Amino acid sequence: MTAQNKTEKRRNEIVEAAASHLVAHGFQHSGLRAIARSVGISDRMIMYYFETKEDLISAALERIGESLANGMDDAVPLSNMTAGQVLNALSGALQAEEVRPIMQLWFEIIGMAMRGEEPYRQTAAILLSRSEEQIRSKLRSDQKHRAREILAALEGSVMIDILLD
Amino acid sequence: MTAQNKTEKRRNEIVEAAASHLVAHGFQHSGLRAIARSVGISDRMIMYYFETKEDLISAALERIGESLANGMDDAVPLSNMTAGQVLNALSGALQAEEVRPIMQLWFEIIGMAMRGEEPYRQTAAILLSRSEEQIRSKLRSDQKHRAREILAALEGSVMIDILLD
DNA sequence: GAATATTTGTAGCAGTAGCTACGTTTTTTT
DNA sequence: AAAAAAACGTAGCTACTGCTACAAATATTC
Repeated sequence: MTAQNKTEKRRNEIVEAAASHLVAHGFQHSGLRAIARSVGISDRMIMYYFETKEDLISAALERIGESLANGMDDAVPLSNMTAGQVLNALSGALQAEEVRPIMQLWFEIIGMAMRGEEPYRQTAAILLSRSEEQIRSKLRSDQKHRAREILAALEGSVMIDILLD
Repeated sequence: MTAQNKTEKRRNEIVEAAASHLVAHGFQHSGLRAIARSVGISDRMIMYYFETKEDLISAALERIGESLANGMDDAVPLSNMTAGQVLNALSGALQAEEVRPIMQLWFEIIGMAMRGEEPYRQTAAILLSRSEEQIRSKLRSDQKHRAREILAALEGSVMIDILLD
Protein backbone atom coordinates (compact mmCIF):
# COMPACT_ATOMS: atom_id res chain seq x y z
CA MET A 1 0.00 0.00 0.00
CA THR A 2 1.56 3.23 -1.15
CA ALA A 3 1.50 6.00 1.42
CA GLN A 4 -0.60 8.71 -0.12
CA ASN A 5 -1.81 11.77 1.70
CA LYS A 6 -4.97 13.56 0.80
CA THR A 7 -3.26 16.02 -1.49
CA GLU A 8 -1.58 13.32 -3.51
CA LYS A 9 -4.80 11.41 -3.75
CA ARG A 10 -6.56 14.47 -5.10
CA ARG A 11 -3.71 15.07 -7.51
CA ASN A 12 -4.17 11.57 -8.76
CA GLU A 13 -7.86 11.99 -9.35
CA ILE A 14 -7.20 15.17 -11.28
CA VAL A 15 -4.57 13.51 -13.44
CA GLU A 16 -6.95 10.67 -14.18
CA ALA A 17 -9.79 13.00 -15.13
CA ALA A 18 -7.45 15.17 -17.19
CA ALA A 19 -6.20 12.11 -19.04
CA SER A 20 -9.76 11.12 -19.87
CA HIS A 21 -10.50 14.59 -21.08
CA LEU A 22 -7.39 14.65 -23.25
CA VAL A 23 -8.23 11.32 -24.84
CA ALA A 24 -11.82 12.33 -25.43
CA HIS A 25 -11.28 15.84 -26.76
CA GLY A 26 -7.70 16.17 -27.98
CA PHE A 27 -5.19 18.90 -27.25
CA GLN A 28 -6.99 21.60 -29.17
CA HIS A 29 -9.83 21.62 -26.69
CA SER A 30 -7.78 21.01 -23.59
CA GLY A 31 -7.15 24.45 -22.24
CA LEU A 32 -6.89 24.84 -18.49
CA ARG A 33 -10.47 25.94 -18.18
CA ALA A 34 -11.86 23.11 -20.30
CA ILE A 35 -9.90 20.50 -18.38
CA ALA A 36 -10.94 22.03 -15.08
CA ARG A 37 -14.61 21.95 -16.07
CA SER A 38 -14.16 18.30 -17.03
CA VAL A 39 -12.51 17.50 -13.71
CA GLY A 40 -15.19 19.35 -11.82
CA ILE A 41 -13.03 22.07 -10.29
CA SER A 42 -11.84 25.51 -11.26
CA ASP A 43 -8.71 26.21 -13.27
CA ARG A 44 -7.46 27.96 -10.17
CA MET A 45 -7.42 24.63 -8.38
CA ILE A 46 -5.38 22.97 -11.09
CA MET A 47 -2.71 25.58 -10.52
CA TYR A 48 -2.99 24.87 -6.83
CA TYR A 49 -2.26 21.18 -7.23
CA PHE A 50 0.23 21.52 -10.09
CA GLU A 51 3.00 23.99 -10.63
CA THR A 52 2.23 24.45 -14.29
CA LYS A 53 -0.15 23.11 -16.87
CA GLU A 54 2.75 21.20 -18.36
CA ASP A 55 3.14 19.26 -15.12
CA LEU A 56 -0.43 18.09 -15.31
CA ILE A 57 -0.19 17.22 -18.99
CA SER A 58 3.03 15.30 -18.44
CA ALA A 59 1.45 13.28 -15.66
CA ALA A 60 -1.63 12.60 -17.75
CA LEU A 61 0.44 11.51 -20.72
CA GLU A 62 2.36 9.12 -18.51
CA ARG A 63 -0.89 7.44 -17.50
CA ILE A 64 -2.06 7.18 -21.04
CA GLY A 65 1.29 5.78 -22.09
CA GLU A 66 1.10 3.10 -19.44
CA SER A 67 -2.38 2.02 -20.38
CA LEU A 68 -1.37 1.90 -24.01
CA ALA A 69 1.64 -0.25 -23.20
CA ASN A 70 -0.57 -2.57 -21.18
CA GLY A 71 -3.00 -2.82 -24.07
CA MET A 72 -0.22 -3.76 -26.43
CA ASP A 73 1.07 -6.33 -24.04
CA ASP A 74 -2.34 -7.94 -23.69
CA ALA A 75 -2.80 -8.00 -27.45
CA VAL A 76 0.15 -10.38 -27.90
CA PRO A 77 -0.10 -12.77 -24.99
CA LEU A 78 2.42 -15.24 -26.34
CA SER A 79 6.04 -14.91 -27.26
CA ASN A 80 8.17 -16.69 -29.85
CA MET A 81 5.96 -15.26 -32.55
CA THR A 82 6.81 -14.44 -36.14
CA ALA A 83 6.94 -10.86 -37.35
CA GLY A 84 3.69 -11.27 -39.23
CA GLN A 85 1.89 -12.67 -36.22
CA VAL A 86 2.97 -9.84 -33.96
CA LEU A 87 2.08 -7.20 -36.52
CA ASN A 88 -1.34 -8.71 -37.10
CA ALA A 89 -2.14 -8.99 -33.43
CA LEU A 90 -1.03 -5.45 -32.67
CA SER A 91 -2.63 -3.70 -35.60
CA GLY A 92 -5.86 -5.47 -34.75
CA ALA A 93 -5.66 -4.29 -31.17
CA LEU A 94 -4.70 -0.71 -32.00
CA GLN A 95 -7.40 -0.31 -34.62
CA ALA A 96 -10.19 -1.38 -32.31
CA GLU A 97 -12.84 1.27 -31.99
CA GLU A 98 -12.38 1.86 -28.27
CA VAL A 99 -8.70 2.48 -28.78
CA ARG A 100 -9.09 4.97 -31.59
CA PRO A 101 -9.29 8.13 -29.44
CA ILE A 102 -6.10 7.09 -27.72
CA MET A 103 -4.35 6.60 -31.03
CA GLN A 104 -5.62 9.94 -32.24
CA LEU A 105 -4.11 11.54 -29.17
CA TRP A 106 -0.95 9.59 -29.78
CA PHE A 107 -0.52 11.07 -33.25
CA GLU A 108 -1.32 14.49 -31.91
CA ILE A 109 1.54 14.03 -29.47
CA ILE A 110 3.77 12.97 -32.32
CA GLY A 111 2.84 16.07 -34.26
CA MET A 112 3.83 18.28 -31.37
CA ALA A 113 6.98 16.29 -30.76
CA MET A 114 8.17 16.90 -34.30
CA ARG A 115 9.83 20.23 -33.48
CA GLY A 116 11.30 19.04 -30.23
CA GLU A 117 8.72 20.65 -28.00
CA GLU A 118 8.60 19.21 -24.49
CA PRO A 119 7.08 17.26 -22.90
CA TYR A 120 5.85 15.80 -26.14
CA ARG A 121 9.20 14.95 -27.64
CA GLN A 122 10.25 12.95 -24.61
CA THR A 123 6.89 11.26 -24.24
CA ALA A 124 6.93 10.19 -27.87
CA ALA A 125 10.50 8.92 -27.75
CA ILE A 126 9.93 6.94 -24.57
CA LEU A 127 6.72 5.37 -25.79
CA LEU A 128 8.28 4.43 -29.11
CA SER A 129 11.33 2.87 -27.50
CA ARG A 130 9.20 0.99 -25.04
CA SER A 131 6.98 -0.31 -27.82
CA GLU A 132 9.93 -1.49 -29.86
CA GLU A 133 11.26 -3.33 -26.86
CA GLN A 134 7.88 -4.86 -26.18
CA ILE A 135 7.62 -6.07 -29.73
CA ARG A 136 11.09 -7.51 -29.62
CA SER A 137 10.19 -9.47 -26.51
CA LYS A 138 7.34 -11.17 -28.35
CA LEU A 139 9.41 -12.20 -31.35
CA ARG A 140 11.19 -15.47 -31.62
CA SER A 141 14.91 -15.02 -31.52
CA ASP A 142 15.63 -15.24 -35.24
CA GLN A 143 13.21 -12.37 -35.89
CA LYS A 144 14.08 -9.99 -33.09
CA HIS A 145 16.03 -7.73 -35.45
CA ARG A 146 12.76 -6.88 -37.16
CA ALA A 147 11.17 -5.17 -34.17
CA ARG A 148 11.79 -1.66 -35.46
CA GLU A 149 10.42 -2.57 -38.86
CA ILE A 150 7.27 -4.01 -37.31
CA LEU A 151 6.76 -0.94 -35.17
CA ALA A 152 7.07 1.28 -38.24
CA ALA A 153 4.54 -0.77 -40.18
CA LEU A 154 2.23 -0.72 -37.18
CA GLU A 155 2.38 3.02 -36.63
CA GLY A 156 1.99 3.73 -40.31
CA SER A 157 -0.98 1.46 -40.80
CA VAL A 158 -2.85 2.74 -37.75
CA MET A 159 -2.20 6.30 -38.86
CA ILE A 160 -3.44 5.71 -42.38
CA ASP A 161 -6.41 3.77 -41.11
CA ILE A 162 -7.52 6.76 -39.06
CA LEU A 163 -6.99 9.32 -41.79
CA LEU A 164 -8.43 7.39 -44.71
CA ASP A 165 -11.69 6.31 -43.10
CA MET B 1 2.00 30.99 -69.90
CA THR B 2 -0.69 31.50 -67.30
CA ALA B 3 -2.36 34.89 -67.35
CA GLN B 4 -1.56 36.41 -63.97
CA ASN B 5 -2.34 39.96 -62.96
CA LYS B 6 -0.27 41.83 -60.44
CA THR B 7 -2.45 40.89 -57.48
CA GLU B 8 -2.32 37.21 -58.26
CA LYS B 9 1.40 37.40 -58.73
CA ARG B 10 1.78 38.99 -55.32
CA ARG B 11 -0.50 36.40 -53.81
CA ASN B 12 1.72 33.74 -55.26
CA GLU B 13 4.84 35.24 -53.79
CA ILE B 14 3.20 35.41 -50.40
CA VAL B 15 2.08 31.79 -50.58
CA GLU B 16 5.60 30.77 -51.53
CA ALA B 17 7.17 32.68 -48.68
CA ALA B 18 4.57 31.44 -46.23
CA ALA B 19 5.23 27.87 -47.29
CA SER B 20 8.95 28.35 -46.67
CA HIS B 21 8.23 29.81 -43.28
CA LEU B 22 5.94 26.93 -42.37
CA VAL B 23 8.49 24.33 -43.40
CA ALA B 24 11.27 26.12 -41.54
CA HIS B 25 9.45 26.93 -38.32
CA GLY B 26 6.43 24.67 -38.00
CA PHE B 27 2.88 25.57 -37.12
CA GLN B 28 3.58 26.57 -33.56
CA HIS B 29 5.56 29.58 -34.68
CA SER B 30 3.43 30.46 -37.66
CA GLY B 31 1.04 33.04 -36.34
CA LEU B 32 -0.14 35.70 -38.72
CA ARG B 33 2.44 38.19 -37.50
CA ALA B 34 5.36 35.76 -37.69
CA ILE B 35 4.49 34.72 -41.22
CA ALA B 36 4.06 38.34 -42.26
CA ARG B 37 7.47 39.26 -40.86
CA SER B 38 8.95 36.33 -42.80
CA VAL B 39 7.24 37.42 -46.00
CA GLY B 40 8.37 40.99 -45.48
CA ILE B 41 4.96 42.60 -45.13
CA SER B 42 2.54 43.34 -42.32
CA ASP B 43 -0.13 40.98 -41.11
CA ARG B 44 -2.60 43.56 -42.31
CA MET B 45 -1.44 42.90 -45.86
CA ILE B 46 -1.94 39.16 -45.54
CA MET B 47 -5.56 39.82 -44.68
CA TYR B 48 -5.70 42.10 -47.69
CA TYR B 49 -4.58 39.42 -50.09
CA PHE B 50 -6.35 36.50 -48.39
CA GLU B 51 -9.78 36.30 -46.88
CA THR B 52 -8.63 34.35 -43.86
CA LYS B 53 -5.46 32.87 -42.50
CA GLU B 54 -6.82 29.46 -43.39
CA ASP B 55 -6.90 30.42 -47.04
CA LEU B 56 -3.22 31.23 -46.98
CA ILE B 57 -2.33 28.09 -45.07
CA SER B 58 -4.33 25.92 -47.43
CA ALA B 59 -2.60 27.41 -50.42
CA ALA B 60 0.80 26.98 -48.81
CA LEU B 61 0.07 23.37 -47.91
CA GLU B 62 -0.94 22.68 -51.48
CA ARG B 63 2.44 23.89 -52.69
CA ILE B 64 4.26 21.82 -50.15
CA GLY B 65 2.20 18.79 -51.08
CA GLU B 66 3.06 19.19 -54.72
CA SER B 67 6.76 19.51 -54.10
CA LEU B 68 6.63 16.47 -51.86
CA ALA B 69 4.85 14.46 -54.51
CA ASN B 70 7.43 15.54 -57.07
CA GLY B 71 10.21 14.50 -54.74
CA MET B 72 8.68 11.09 -54.29
CA ASP B 73 8.25 10.70 -57.99
CA ASP B 74 11.88 11.56 -58.65
CA ALA B 75 13.03 9.12 -55.98
CA VAL B 76 11.64 6.15 -57.89
CA PRO B 77 12.36 6.93 -61.52
CA LEU B 78 11.56 3.46 -62.80
CA SER B 79 8.43 1.39 -62.64
CA ASN B 80 7.87 -2.38 -62.51
CA MET B 81 9.70 -2.44 -59.20
CA THR B 82 9.30 -4.81 -56.32
CA ALA B 83 7.81 -3.70 -53.04
CA GLY B 84 11.20 -3.78 -51.36
CA GLN B 85 12.81 -1.66 -54.05
CA VAL B 86 10.14 1.01 -53.88
CA LEU B 87 10.23 1.12 -50.11
CA ASN B 88 14.00 1.42 -50.07
CA ALA B 89 14.10 4.17 -52.64
CA LEU B 90 11.38 6.19 -50.96
CA SER B 91 12.56 5.86 -47.40
CA GLY B 92 15.99 6.93 -48.55
CA ALA B 93 14.58 9.98 -50.27
CA LEU B 94 12.29 10.99 -47.41
CA GLN B 95 14.96 10.61 -44.79
CA ALA B 96 17.41 12.88 -46.56
CA GLU B 97 18.47 15.79 -44.43
CA GLU B 98 17.07 18.48 -46.71
CA VAL B 99 13.68 16.82 -46.66
CA ARG B 100 13.45 16.47 -42.91
CA PRO B 101 11.78 19.83 -42.20
CA ILE B 102 9.12 18.99 -44.74
CA MET B 103 8.48 15.64 -43.12
CA GLN B 104 8.31 17.28 -39.72
CA LEU B 105 5.66 19.60 -41.05
CA TRP B 106 3.91 16.65 -42.61
CA PHE B 107 3.57 14.91 -39.27
CA GLU B 108 2.44 18.14 -37.69
CA ILE B 109 -0.32 18.25 -40.28
CA ILE B 110 -1.23 14.68 -39.47
CA GLY B 111 -1.44 15.52 -35.79
CA MET B 112 -3.84 18.32 -36.47
CA ALA B 113 -5.82 16.19 -38.90
CA MET B 114 -6.43 13.55 -36.25
CA ARG B 115 -9.54 15.25 -34.86
CA GLY B 116 -10.92 16.15 -38.25
CA GLU B 117 -9.84 19.77 -38.17
CA GLU B 118 -9.80 21.45 -41.57
CA PRO B 119 -7.90 22.12 -43.75
CA TYR B 120 -5.53 19.61 -42.24
CA ARG B 121 -7.76 16.58 -42.45
CA GLN B 122 -8.36 17.07 -46.14
CA THR B 123 -4.76 17.88 -46.89
CA ALA B 124 -3.59 14.75 -45.12
CA ALA B 125 -6.14 12.51 -46.80
CA ILE B 126 -5.38 13.85 -50.25
CA LEU B 127 -1.64 13.56 -49.84
CA LEU B 128 -1.90 10.04 -48.49
CA SER B 129 -4.17 8.88 -51.30
CA ARG B 130 -1.96 10.48 -53.89
CA SER B 131 1.11 8.83 -52.39
CA GLU B 132 -0.51 5.43 -52.38
CA GLU B 133 -1.45 5.85 -56.01
CA GLN B 134 2.06 7.01 -56.85
CA ILE B 135 3.53 3.97 -55.16
CA ARG B 136 1.15 1.65 -56.93
CA SER B 137 2.21 3.11 -60.26
CA LYS B 138 5.81 2.17 -59.58
CA LEU B 139 5.07 -1.41 -58.63
CA ARG B 140 5.05 -4.24 -61.05
CA SER B 141 1.60 -5.59 -61.55
CA ASP B 142 1.80 -8.62 -59.26
CA GLN B 143 2.75 -6.36 -56.35
CA LYS B 144 0.36 -3.48 -56.81
CA HIS B 145 -1.88 -4.70 -54.01
CA ARG B 146 0.90 -3.93 -51.58
CA ALA B 147 0.92 -0.18 -52.17
CA ARG B 148 -0.94 0.63 -48.97
CA GLU B 149 1.32 -1.62 -46.96
CA ILE B 150 4.40 0.06 -48.40
CA LEU B 151 3.03 3.50 -47.68
CA ALA B 152 2.38 2.50 -44.07
CA ALA B 153 5.89 1.14 -43.62
CA LEU B 154 7.29 4.28 -45.21
CA GLU B 155 5.35 6.71 -43.05
CA GLY B 156 6.12 4.75 -39.92
CA SER B 157 9.81 4.47 -40.55
CA VAL B 158 10.24 8.15 -41.41
CA MET B 159 8.31 9.10 -38.32
CA ILE B 160 10.34 6.89 -36.04
CA ASP B 161 13.54 8.02 -37.67
CA ILE B 162 12.76 11.63 -36.81
CA LEU B 163 11.67 10.95 -33.24
CA LEU B 164 14.38 8.48 -32.26
CA ASP B 165 17.38 10.49 -33.47
C1' DG C 1 -4.03 67.66 -63.24
C1' DA C 2 -8.26 66.33 -60.85
C1' DA C 3 -10.85 62.41 -59.52
C1' DT C 4 -11.05 57.76 -58.52
C1' DA C 5 -9.56 53.31 -57.22
C1' DT C 6 -5.98 50.41 -55.36
C1' DT C 7 -2.57 49.51 -51.90
C1' DT C 8 -0.60 49.99 -47.41
C1' DG C 9 0.51 51.60 -42.34
C1' DT C 10 -1.15 52.44 -37.48
C1' DA C 11 -3.68 51.23 -34.02
C1' DG C 12 -6.66 48.49 -31.77
C1' DC C 13 -10.72 45.15 -31.07
C1' DA C 14 -12.62 40.86 -28.99
C1' DG C 15 -11.41 36.37 -27.62
C1' DT C 16 -8.47 33.05 -25.43
C1' DA C 17 -4.21 31.38 -23.31
C1' DG C 18 -1.67 30.33 -18.88
C1' DC C 19 -1.32 32.10 -14.61
C1' DT C 20 -1.85 35.00 -10.11
C1' DA C 21 -3.36 38.38 -6.25
C1' DC C 22 -6.34 38.39 -2.73
C1' DG C 23 -9.67 37.21 0.27
C1' DT C 24 -12.65 33.61 2.37
C1' DT C 25 -13.90 29.21 3.97
C1' DT C 26 -12.65 24.80 5.79
C1' DT C 27 -9.71 21.71 8.13
C1' DT C 28 -6.11 20.56 11.32
C1' DT C 29 -3.35 21.23 15.38
C1' DT C 30 -2.65 22.65 20.00
C1' DA D 1 -11.98 27.14 21.65
C1' DA D 2 -7.89 29.70 19.53
C1' DA D 3 -4.38 29.70 16.19
C1' DA D 4 -2.28 27.96 12.19
C1' DA D 5 -2.46 25.79 7.93
C1' DA D 6 -4.64 23.89 4.03
C1' DA D 7 -8.22 24.33 0.39
C1' DC D 8 -10.79 26.98 -2.51
C1' DG D 9 -13.69 31.02 -5.25
C1' DT D 10 -13.71 35.45 -7.71
C1' DA D 11 -11.76 38.37 -10.47
C1' DG D 12 -8.40 39.90 -13.29
C1' DC D 13 -3.56 40.36 -15.36
C1' DT D 14 -0.49 40.10 -19.38
C1' DA D 15 0.51 38.17 -23.67
C1' DC D 16 -1.01 36.53 -27.78
C1' DT D 17 -4.51 35.10 -31.44
C1' DG D 18 -7.00 36.18 -35.94
C1' DC D 19 -8.93 40.05 -37.67
C1' DT D 20 -10.66 45.05 -38.69
C1' DA D 21 -11.70 50.31 -38.70
C1' DC D 22 -9.74 54.22 -40.34
C1' DA D 23 -6.90 57.06 -42.64
C1' DA D 24 -2.97 58.01 -45.48
C1' DA D 25 -0.22 57.15 -49.45
C1' DT D 26 0.23 55.54 -54.09
C1' DA D 27 -1.18 54.35 -58.56
C1' DT D 28 -4.67 54.64 -62.25
C1' DT D 29 -8.18 56.70 -65.09
C1' DC D 30 -10.46 60.49 -67.14
